[in-house]
Amino acid sequence: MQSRSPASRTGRPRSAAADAAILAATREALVDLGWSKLTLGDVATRAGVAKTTLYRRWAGKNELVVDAVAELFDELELPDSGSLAADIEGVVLQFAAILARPEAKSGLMAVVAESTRDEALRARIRESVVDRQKRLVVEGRARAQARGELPPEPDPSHPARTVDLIFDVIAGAVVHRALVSAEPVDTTWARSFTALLIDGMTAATTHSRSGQVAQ
Amino acid sequence: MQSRSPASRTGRPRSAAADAAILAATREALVDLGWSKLTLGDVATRAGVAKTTLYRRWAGKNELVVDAVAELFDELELPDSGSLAADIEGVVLQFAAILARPEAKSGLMAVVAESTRDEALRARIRESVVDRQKRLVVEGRARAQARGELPPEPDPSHPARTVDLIFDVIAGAVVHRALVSAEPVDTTWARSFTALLIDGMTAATTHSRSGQVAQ
Amino acid sequence: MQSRSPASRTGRPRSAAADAAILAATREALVDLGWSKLTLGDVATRAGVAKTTLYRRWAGKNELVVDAVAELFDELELPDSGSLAADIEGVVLQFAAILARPEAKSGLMAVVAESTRDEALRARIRESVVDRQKRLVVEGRARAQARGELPPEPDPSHPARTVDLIFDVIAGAVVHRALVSAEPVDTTWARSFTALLIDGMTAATTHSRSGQVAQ
Amino acid sequence: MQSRSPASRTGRPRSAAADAAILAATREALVDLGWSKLTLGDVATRAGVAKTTLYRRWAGKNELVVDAVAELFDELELPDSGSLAADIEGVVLQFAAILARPEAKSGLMAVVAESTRDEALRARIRESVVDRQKRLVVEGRARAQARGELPPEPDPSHPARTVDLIFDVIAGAVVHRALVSAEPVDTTWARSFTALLIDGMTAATTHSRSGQVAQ
DNA sequence: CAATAAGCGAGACGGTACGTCTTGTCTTTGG
DNA sequence: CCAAAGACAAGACGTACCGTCTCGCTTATTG
Repeated sequence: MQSRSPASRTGRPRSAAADAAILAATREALVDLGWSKLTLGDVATRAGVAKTTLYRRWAGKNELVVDAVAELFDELELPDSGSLAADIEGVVLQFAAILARPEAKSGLMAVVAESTRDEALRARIRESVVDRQKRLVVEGRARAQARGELPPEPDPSHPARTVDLIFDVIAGAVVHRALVSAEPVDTTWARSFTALLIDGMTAATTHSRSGQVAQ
Repeated sequence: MQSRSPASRTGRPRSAAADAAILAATREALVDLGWSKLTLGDVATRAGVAKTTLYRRWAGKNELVVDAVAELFDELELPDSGSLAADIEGVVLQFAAILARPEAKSGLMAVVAESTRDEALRARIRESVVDRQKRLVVEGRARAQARGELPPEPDPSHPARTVDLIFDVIAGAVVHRALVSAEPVDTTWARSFTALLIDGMTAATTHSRSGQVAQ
Repeated sequence: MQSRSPASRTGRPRSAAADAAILAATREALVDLGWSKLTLGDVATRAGVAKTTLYRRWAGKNELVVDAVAELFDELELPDSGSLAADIEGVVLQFAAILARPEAKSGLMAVVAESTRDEALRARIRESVVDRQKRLVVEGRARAQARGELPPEPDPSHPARTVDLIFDVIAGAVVHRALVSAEPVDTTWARSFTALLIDGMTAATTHSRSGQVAQ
Repeated sequence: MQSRSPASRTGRPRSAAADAAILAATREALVDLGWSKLTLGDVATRAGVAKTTLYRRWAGKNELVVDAVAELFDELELPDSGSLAADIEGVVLQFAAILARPEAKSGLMAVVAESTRDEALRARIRESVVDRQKRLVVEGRARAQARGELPPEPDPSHPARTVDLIFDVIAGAVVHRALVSAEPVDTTWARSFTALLIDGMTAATTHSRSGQVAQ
């Protein structure tokens, strides 16, 4: 999570309890104050920890918030629901459930904004948040292929089936609906979105750039 | 833009030049410093204006940045390219072009993050940014209907064709690709995404929740 | 006292009341806490002033304490008591009265200690404290010469009568008695000391380096 | 030096070398940083010792500095120079030589300042510094009496001859000259001062409080 | 054309948070 | 039991911004 001393045998070891307390306090502060009013001093106080302890382990507010929010994504799981549509719906709703929590709302977009100017931060986010989401899409795709719902080999003439693209569409749409449009991501919406996506993924033809689309 | 005193007849009028200078200085500071290190004092200095002048016109950093970034979206235009696919591609690429600019990257996501805790800010963003984007989607849909590419009436059995859904998918996917995945939104990607979306929009059937999808 | 902006016509002028409140708060804190536990944050709080206001006017703790203690020396006055002996006694007792106050005890020696490594601080102390003491010695000498108690011209063969030497002896002895020996500088001690000093100043002869002392 | 466990038979004995290293490191730090910037952590590092070791042996910065500076006074010695004047001069110059060293300058006045609020510290200073200086004055007086330069019995009608008074005058004048006036205590000054003092000590008469002194 | 009213620059103000440093204690490994 | 290493809670440091305020001055409109 934070930088691990490779081999420091001597000296008092870092308190493991402090880590958990700090991350929990960070989420609590995110709920109460939001990202911009969250202060490390306040987090330290809430965690019953000295500010120095906090700075010893995290480089700053951004890194701390990423780790605190990342723990929310530990619970992401892809239950085998028997069909691609149900799997996608499940992923959408699970992701939405996390985004609905105020600590995620406040924190996640803010660190993404910060990451536009900090490559290391982006890597940290990718590693501890994005890739965990993406794993679900990859798994879901594999299951659909096993079931025969999707062709086993990625069709080079059909780039619409790329995992990267599908993932950006799913994650982007859910985030935009939840945070920008500020409308609920409920079962109804999830079903509509899933229908749109599956139709897009499974359509038979690739389109020429300016051709007529549907007849 | 900012709140206008409804009837202030007497006294010295506010300098119009100051407004422009401040917004330009804000974008410059966003490029140089990013949202989190941008300070109103620095913006005032860059604009050659007193801090008081700035606070007289904007309530705070968030409102200022929204207005500064909003001006970037003035240039959004939907050229009539003759097909739905080309229109969508155009929208995607125009939106991506704005997002590629550092002042938009830094500022936009940050104010969206802030807006999760500030309803007035969200309204301001919607009004001056989101609705301007959405207008393109609405227009594009109208043109497609006029051309016969899409059915004229929104099909209640086909919610996938809702403007709101389509807009969240387009805007969300572009933002996610650009800022989270940090991959370029170029013509290739835009074409793949457009194909996926059009297939989803024009598919003949609505899917039952757990049915087999494609055969 | 602190650095005076030579000519700043514009901007809000500095509060004169703040200066007085800060210096009074500093003396209060010196009494309560002593020099080493005095913090500028605490002084600011006591004065009902922001820390920034304090740092805007003084470079640090040392400069602030010098100014705060210096005000105690404003009351130094040499009443014309009619004889050299009485004048010296008066100076000794006045100086001792100031040194007896805990804010002087705590602060004065500490800044002198600091001044051993800070030439600017030493100059500030000399200007606002030492020279005000010295003035009394100079005046007392002038009066004694006017009365005929001391020869009018400084005797080059009698360097013992130098003002600098006399001043170091008076000030040094009083400080040492009060702070190092920690014994009271009362009338009895002042009288003994005065006798010793006047005898030294008015003795007829200068001594050769290794000769018998008095004959 | 520091408190010695009266009978600690068991366990690893304390390193005697550590004590010397710590005191030397303290003096080195005093030279480099002065009293106010000297930190115990830095001293420990310079001495190649753990902070714990330091705190185990000294109660704090003040006590440590007193011990470190006190060692400088070990070298004080009164060579029998054959006359009272030469003895006094010798004492003055020896004391001045120590005060000229930056580790003494920085440290001594600071701990004296601290001692105004700490009775135990004052006792420690008296014991390890002041009394060692005073011993020289006592010895010098005894020799002068043996030589017949001073009357054998303390004259109750002549309190100017009290050892305490003489000591405060000598030590105070030297310190004031060296640290407050910041002028060199060289042979010239020492000779003038000695002349003044001896004249004061050996004058025949006690003065009535308001009598005419010299004509 | 003078009076009035608001805008404007400059910069001080009371606050708050920053990220670092020091203090004195505690907890580990190892001699 | 002592020593080194270093983590720990506490809290001060001096700086930077915040958003407000008080100045003296400028620029319009209105009487």
